[in-house]
Amino acid sequence: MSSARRDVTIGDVASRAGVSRAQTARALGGYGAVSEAVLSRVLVAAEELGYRANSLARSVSTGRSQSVGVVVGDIENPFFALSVRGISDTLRAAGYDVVLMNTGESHELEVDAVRALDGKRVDGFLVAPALASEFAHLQALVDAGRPLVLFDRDVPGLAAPSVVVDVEAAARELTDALVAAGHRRIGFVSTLTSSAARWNEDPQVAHTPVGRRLLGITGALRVHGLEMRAEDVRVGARGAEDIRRHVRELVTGDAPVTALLASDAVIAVAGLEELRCLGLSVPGDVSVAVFDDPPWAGLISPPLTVVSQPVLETGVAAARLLLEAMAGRASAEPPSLFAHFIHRNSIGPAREVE
Amino acid sequence: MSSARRDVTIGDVASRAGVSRAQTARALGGYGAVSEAVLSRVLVAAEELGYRANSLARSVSTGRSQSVGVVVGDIENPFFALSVRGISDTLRAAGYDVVLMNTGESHELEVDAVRALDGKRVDGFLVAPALASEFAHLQALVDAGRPLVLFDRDVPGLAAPSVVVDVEAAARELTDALVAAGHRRIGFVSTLTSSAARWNEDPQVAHTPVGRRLLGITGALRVHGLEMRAEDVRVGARGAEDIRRHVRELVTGDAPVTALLASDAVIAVAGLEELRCLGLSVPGDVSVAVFDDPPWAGLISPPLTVVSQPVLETGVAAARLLLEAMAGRASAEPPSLFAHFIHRNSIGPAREVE
DNA sequence: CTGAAAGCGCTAACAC
DNA sequence: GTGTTAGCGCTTTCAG
Repeated sequence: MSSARRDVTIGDVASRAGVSRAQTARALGGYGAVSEAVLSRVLVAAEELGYRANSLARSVSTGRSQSVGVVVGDIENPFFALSVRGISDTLRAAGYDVVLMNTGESHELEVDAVRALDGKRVDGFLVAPALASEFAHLQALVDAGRPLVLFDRDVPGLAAPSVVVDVEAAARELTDALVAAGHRRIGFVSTLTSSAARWNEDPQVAHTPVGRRLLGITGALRVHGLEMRAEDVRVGARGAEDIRRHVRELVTGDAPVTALLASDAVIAVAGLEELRCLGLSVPGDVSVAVFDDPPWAGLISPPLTVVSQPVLETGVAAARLLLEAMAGRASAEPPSLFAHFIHRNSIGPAREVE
Repeated sequence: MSSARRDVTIGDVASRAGVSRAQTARALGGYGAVSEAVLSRVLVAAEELGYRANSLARSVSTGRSQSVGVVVGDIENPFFALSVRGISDTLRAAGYDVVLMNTGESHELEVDAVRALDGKRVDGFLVAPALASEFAHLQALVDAGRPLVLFDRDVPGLAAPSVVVDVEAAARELTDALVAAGHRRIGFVSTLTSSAARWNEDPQVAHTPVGRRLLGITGALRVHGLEMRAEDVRVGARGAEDIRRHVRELVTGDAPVTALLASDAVIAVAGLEELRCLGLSVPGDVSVAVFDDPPWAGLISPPLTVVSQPVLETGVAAARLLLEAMAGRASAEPPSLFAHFIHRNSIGPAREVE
């Protein structure tokens, strides 16, 4: 019982309008059959009383909440921000609201988030899982028949559609360009702590976004008879400081890499800052490329060579897929989204290896 | 009535555990007094039945939803993305979820969003209003006693606390630097369509973020006996193309500006792109400064001179204030947040005026 | 078209 | 501690 005075209820409006509650509900809710006369009387009464519909009560009754839960690792990351924009706009147009959960890439928080959303009886879930290896919480959703669509990240073994960008071809192009420029040692840095930590021995790697990038890179390298060294793949960098440390180690070790690949824009920013602090020039001392094409990529010096991904489209596609699933329609296959390689100027000839 | 089989309810758990519904609810809800014996029996039964709490039903009963509505103009804008991160993290720590509404800076959508959130009975509202002039929807919230905190933007005449950054001092510093470098004609571009459109005659201007920026700038100019020309203030640019057009007009007219001020990072990116297309160098041909300090600002060429704002802090402060308001405590004054001027290298001597 | 009555799942008095 | 009994506000048969 709240301390404030009771809400104006449908019953209040009903008696004021001199109509039954059922009929009032129909008028206000816009369902069922209502005569013009009753409709206007109810509307007037509602207006006079300052009636505000309570969609919570409606949801308890109908079992649908007209809202979907969206869980992302980091809303601050431009990738997620833009995805969420696509998701939000698409969903709103279809009459759904978005309940946003930011997990900071913590699996525990993700589990909590899903539980909370489920408690709120969201009609569907859109999640970019932090881990590909632990997915009991998602499996539970699928088992319970709750609409679920993954995006940006896939979870092998989970029967839920996923919208991911096919980055392999672009990654190969990028790698080819690197090799052609004489690079033999390439470093890769990513924030994600996924099963990709064991990227070189885990068959599930293809299902993580990091894994897909690596697959494209290593595949292309192999064609040239080259391999990536395990110590040059840094997955699981947490926070700017950690990213910078990884970058520092990669470019200043005994056998430094001559090219640095950033898994996303956040990594790129921190990495470029570190290179600058180290007094290393791009692409003179080290070549750089990023798996994302933020709006400022072409503005920095040198303009960044990137693998550009259709980010907004990812969000839109995921939302559409979820809409289908919520409508009970057999979920169409996720659309094919492709990344593409954009050569700007952050890749140059490999520095001479001693 | 949904087609799916009925949810497992507290009643089901109760009978399975051989306890009353009330006691079961207490055990499951973690309130009231429950004996160890009953607690474990209930927990076991719940587990076996796969019980999932329904917070919607709880909310209908208690009148509180443990969620707050956040409405922003553009989640894709790094400013909002970062604010929302601060908001989300702060609120989650206090047990609240975030229902996010993205309005695309449309007043109509904002009104709808507020209505929808109110229908969902969110416990509080956090909004960055698109317009300072139309606020009936917000006034209604205040009148109804619903906790509301504005952020980034203020609404004169509305009795709701607002978290805005004090940008005036920093704007003055920036302007002084510009004047010292010989600039006499300064252009300003902003996305916002607020009452600031009449910035030079509207006394309410101080309450819009754009207005506050302009106030700092014009105030400092006046000290030097200078004024801003009305046609050099472009508020209301919509979308990248429009922003670029404004910039183009400003720098290529009969009496072109020699310095360009961008109201946020999004404007800056589009503006810099336009300058580049025009073949104009920064700061050689035109000086540039931005009212935000995105992580990449120091990375571009030349490093951007900015007025940096505590963005994350804005979100956190707004969330805290709302938490206070929701707790019924007399809302403490909004904390003072100050922007600061960071001189990097995008400001140079004014180009000779013909 | 309209209304009565029975839910939806949970909480909150109030006795025992 | 525990159970009984009313709600919370809205929807939904089912008659008429």
